[in-house]
Amino acid sequence: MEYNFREIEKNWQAVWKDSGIYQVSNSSEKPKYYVLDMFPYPSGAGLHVGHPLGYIASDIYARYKRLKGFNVLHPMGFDSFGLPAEQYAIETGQHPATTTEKNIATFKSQLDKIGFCYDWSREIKTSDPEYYRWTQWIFLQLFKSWYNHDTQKAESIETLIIAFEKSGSANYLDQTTYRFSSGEWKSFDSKKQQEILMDFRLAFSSYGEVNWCEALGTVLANDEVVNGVSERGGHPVEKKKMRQWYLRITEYADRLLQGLETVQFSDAMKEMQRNWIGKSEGAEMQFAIDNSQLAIKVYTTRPDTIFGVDFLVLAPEHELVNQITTTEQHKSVDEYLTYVKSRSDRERLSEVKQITGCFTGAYAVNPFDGKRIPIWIAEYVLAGYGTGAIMAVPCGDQRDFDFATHFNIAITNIIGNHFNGNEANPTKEAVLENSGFLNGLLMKDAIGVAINKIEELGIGKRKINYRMRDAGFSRQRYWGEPFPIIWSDGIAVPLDEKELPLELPFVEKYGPGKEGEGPLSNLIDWVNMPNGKRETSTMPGYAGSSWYFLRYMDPHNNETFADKKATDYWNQVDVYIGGTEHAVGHLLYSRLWTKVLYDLGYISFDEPFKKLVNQGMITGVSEFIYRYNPNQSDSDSKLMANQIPILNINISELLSDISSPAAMMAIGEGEMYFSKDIIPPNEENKFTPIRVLIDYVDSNKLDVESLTKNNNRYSKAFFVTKEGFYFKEKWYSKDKELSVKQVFVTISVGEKMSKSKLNAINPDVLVDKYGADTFRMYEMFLGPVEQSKPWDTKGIEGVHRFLKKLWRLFFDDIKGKIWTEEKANDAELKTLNKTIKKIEEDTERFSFNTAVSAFMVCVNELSDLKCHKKEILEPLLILLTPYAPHISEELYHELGNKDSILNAAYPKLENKYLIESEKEYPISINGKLRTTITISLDAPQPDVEKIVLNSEIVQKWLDGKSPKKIIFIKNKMVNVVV
RNA sequence: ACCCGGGUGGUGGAACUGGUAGACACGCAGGACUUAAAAUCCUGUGAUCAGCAAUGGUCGUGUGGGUUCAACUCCCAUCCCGGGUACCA
Repeated sequence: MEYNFREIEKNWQAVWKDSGIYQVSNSSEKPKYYVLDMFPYPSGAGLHVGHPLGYIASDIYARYKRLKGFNVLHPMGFDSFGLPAEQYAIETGQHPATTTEKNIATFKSQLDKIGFCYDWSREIKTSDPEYYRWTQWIFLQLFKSWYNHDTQKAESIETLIIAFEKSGSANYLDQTTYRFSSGEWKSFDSKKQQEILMDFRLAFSSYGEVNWCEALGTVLANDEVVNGVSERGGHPVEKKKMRQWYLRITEYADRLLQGLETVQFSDAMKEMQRNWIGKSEGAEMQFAIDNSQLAIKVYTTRPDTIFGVDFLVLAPEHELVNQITTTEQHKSVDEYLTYVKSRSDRERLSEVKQITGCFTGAYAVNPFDGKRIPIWIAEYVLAGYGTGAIMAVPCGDQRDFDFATHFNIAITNIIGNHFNGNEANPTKEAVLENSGFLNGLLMKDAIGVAINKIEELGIGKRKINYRMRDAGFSRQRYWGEPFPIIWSDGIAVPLDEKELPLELPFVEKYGPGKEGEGPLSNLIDWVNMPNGKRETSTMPGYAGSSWYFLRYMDPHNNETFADKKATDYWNQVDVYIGGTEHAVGHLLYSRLWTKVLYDLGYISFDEPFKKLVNQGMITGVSEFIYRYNPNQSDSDSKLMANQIPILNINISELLSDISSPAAMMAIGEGEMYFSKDIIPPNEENKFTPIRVLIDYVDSNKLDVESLTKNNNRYSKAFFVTKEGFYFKEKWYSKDKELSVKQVFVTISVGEKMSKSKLNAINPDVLVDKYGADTFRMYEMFLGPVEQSKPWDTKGIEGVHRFLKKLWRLFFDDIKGKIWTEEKANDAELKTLNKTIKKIEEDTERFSFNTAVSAFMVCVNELSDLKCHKKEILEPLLILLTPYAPHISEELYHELGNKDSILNAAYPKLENKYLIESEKEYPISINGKLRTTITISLDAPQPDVEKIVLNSEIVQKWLDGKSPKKIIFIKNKMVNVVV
């Protein structure tokens, strides 16, 4: 009986499905465990082998925890709102709902073939009204809340209204620019009141500069803009003022930072989030402007360098620029501002090194020594960070130094010989000079002293700044959640929660509306309401994904987003698996939403993910052939009509050798394709690399026959290879039937796998050929889950062989069943227990590649021992279940079990089989291994020394000398030091 | 430029807290079975030197140094690769 994986897998997948064995209950005696994958966006391309990597890892862990006696929640769903579906709709006219549905079906069928243990009864789709109803609901909670600095948490906006009614803005002076008394508040009309409240709401609307992408007709988030162009499509992006929705994530900056201490994310991941939040501590201080009432506020992290300030720089957009510019300087300042405006973000970014700026003519006064300081404007100072103005200290900051040098501004040295006059030195270790009351202090100590003085003089205060901006929350797009908001006379009025979901209306056309508004603005009937107009933008992709892990806990609830009992039971996601690419987007937003829901009392934990595992990317191998075109360069070697091109080295030899008419024809009629290994370096520019579908390449060899058969463009082509030409000394052409079937193609390693790069490997093909169990184990065997690694299909055979070998422990091809009920001996029990220990440890620490190896070792050993005993084989199958569930289930039943192996108990480790009474100790002399001696484990040190010294080999190495000392490390080794 | 990772055979990768480097697998070579192929099994496989052989010596984890009886592992310096951030004051 052979290992018929196709039948086994089909059979058991059906059984599991029919029995609903993967469905989990929200109440159980068992402890809970929540294993979650980052849910996929159902793209049209389907899965490639890179996608399931994380899913397999989480599936193994979920199954393992289940066997270990946990009630495991392991759901799957789809992040089904988003741009690609809409883009596709614009191109083809198909409704995004239709294509999305189709794509989800493809994904699910692909996933099912791999045998995941998802509880599909909990499946969610973010584009499902029953789901986004609660996305909208949470948005309303954000809208109806504010962040109270006193209590350090989100509260209902009602508490703020009460406070305003009672004592005006008095208690919130640090949180608002408004100043009003209780009486004034009450006298404000509701529009004014709402305007003020809007500045507090956690979800708020405001006019702001947004990244506007003309080509996509939409606003993009900062992380959707890369180098000044859109991440998708690479279209140019510019700044535009628009009314937008935002989430006040900046209020949570500190808690998001602190929360990182409580979760198990990789250091790299934490670091990325910290950088994104970008906390910096320093001081804000004012510089009075000479001959004026005005003052400029600057932000600095180095107040200790205050006496080294040689000029101030304002961002060109700074509001005081016009007021302070002197009449003489007006013209040049205007010219500079025009120049800055003319520059796109992209230019500004790509020409970072370029130093530009303009003097305003005005001077500020250093509050400590009264020195007059020129005020400049320059684009290297950003309006959006700090106060949009800096104090420049050229001896300590390289950009300030470059600026000063470029514009011939004299540099004050406050750090003595730490400054060499050629470059700035940003040290904090120097002792200050020329620094008034700070003289003689170490810079890092002077920071605090300076801030105290600044606060004492009332010209500034200690200040913490964050790089992070509030998160843009609206898109001028169709395929997203509509905002449950009606604009009534300039006031944003939320829909009643009972009216949710506000369903996304059907549209005929997906193009943008006027003025950059979204497609929804074209639906006049929908937009116009008795009391105003609906908000026409939709929520961004991350809206639905910011809380989906909560919905899985109680996916069919009609009363609330998830029952408190359910969220209390399942609590945090114990293990969350996904790629690093969501480090600063999704992961930050879902942490924010969780914290807000926690503050408002809806859930009882404030970090969503206890542990995060980032799976590495599986890179593809792209294959190229090279099309030869001698006319491509302007070198002498031009291909004349029927003339052999004059080329050198390999190519010239190759072509000069062509005397056959077929070869001449080849050059005249068809295109020639070469493998890279015969391209001489100096001829490279005459060869154009062309991607070849990976399917046509097997073990570096190109299947020319299939390629030409399926692609018309190659019908008259000729393929030339090093092997073909040099080894066989012949020139091959397809027409002359001297064709080589194999052409070597070059490999470009380490490209991301994608359909467009023609290097994607479809898991379906592999599952069909080797089975899901082989596929699962091979993906794990490739290397550590967290590491990026290249895909190589060849190695899969090894894992497949392993499963066949395992099968043969149970069945013989001829004899059939060969497993027995015999009692196991010590050697067999030792192998088993060694494996239990190893598999358990490895699975626990997500080291699945070494676990797979351990299985292989175990089966090899059992084969060698000719062990076919049920006592050994059954526990082995249970260990294997998480990795290869189908074959385990099949064999488990063959052993006579009625219940599913999924309900089996994890085998217990019996340590006594691992403890030995004797051990072969490695003996090294001066650290070099020389021999091994068997020593009883309970032998005391003096005995060991005696045994070792009596050994002939040791005697030989000692050569009469007596050892200085003998180091004996129990269970490890003995080292003799001479 | 800054901040994180990481450099181990022909290849993917093992070696968890310093203790026999190269597990396991691919590939390759040789062999067995077979009319043949597939499948399966066995042997060898870091480099180098000595030996008919069993075997033994030396070198070997990017490079140079250090700590230690003992270093892929710890410390210092340096080079290279991958990821992230980027005029953030």
